[in-house]
Amino acid sequence: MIATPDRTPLPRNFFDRPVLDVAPDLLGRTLVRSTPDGPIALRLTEVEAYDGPNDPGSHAYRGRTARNAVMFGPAGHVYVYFTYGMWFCMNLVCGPEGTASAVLLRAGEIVEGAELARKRRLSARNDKELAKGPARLATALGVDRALDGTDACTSGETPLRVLTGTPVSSDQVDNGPRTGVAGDGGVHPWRFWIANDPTVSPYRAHVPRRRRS
DNA sequence: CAGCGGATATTCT
DNA sequence: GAATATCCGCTGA
Repeated sequence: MIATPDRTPLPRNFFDRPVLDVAPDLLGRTLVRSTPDGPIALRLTEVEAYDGPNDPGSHAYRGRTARNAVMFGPAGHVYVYFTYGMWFCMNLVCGPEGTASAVLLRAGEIVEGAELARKRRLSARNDKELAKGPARLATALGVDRALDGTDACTSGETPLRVLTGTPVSSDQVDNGPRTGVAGDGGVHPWRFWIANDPTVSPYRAHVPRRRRS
């Protein structure tokens, strides 16, 4: 018999915990993006933890700036940043206000609204690639910086919400170094994914790119 | 499949 | 001015 997916929203105190506890606990949860055309829902399969000012890989490592201000705010809000001149990536803020830690949502399986996601991800060769990678995930869900600072735990209307879904047991969770993170930040094994899931993105080590002439 | 380089703009130095 | 929590398309095996 098939278990009914749990559509209960995760409360703020789910996110108001140490980021290394929250990150693996997000795997298997359902992220729902409400759009004018309808909802797009995604089962989270891969995340990375960024541990505030203590973490050389974190945007918050050098303190608060205009870009990362949302990280310093309350848990359960969405931090969206723009990178490589083209892409958006989304995080969920964790821990008490001022902690400035967050979980980067790296990959997932589209479980509802795949037609809408395909329209946003025309280069995807199959549905497993729709959200395989953080910028692909944000693109598939239509997330851009307009959603930076959005509260995913409000009782009112919100364009993004995280539902209980079907959490995976810890023996199904693998972890390893974070993808593309430079320098000392690369040592932490703070990338978490569902073992053998086909929507998880491939690992890439950090490679400094020389500027073109 | 692996390896490469280009695209592109915001951010921090 | 230089780096970047990336992706895509092309090349060659």
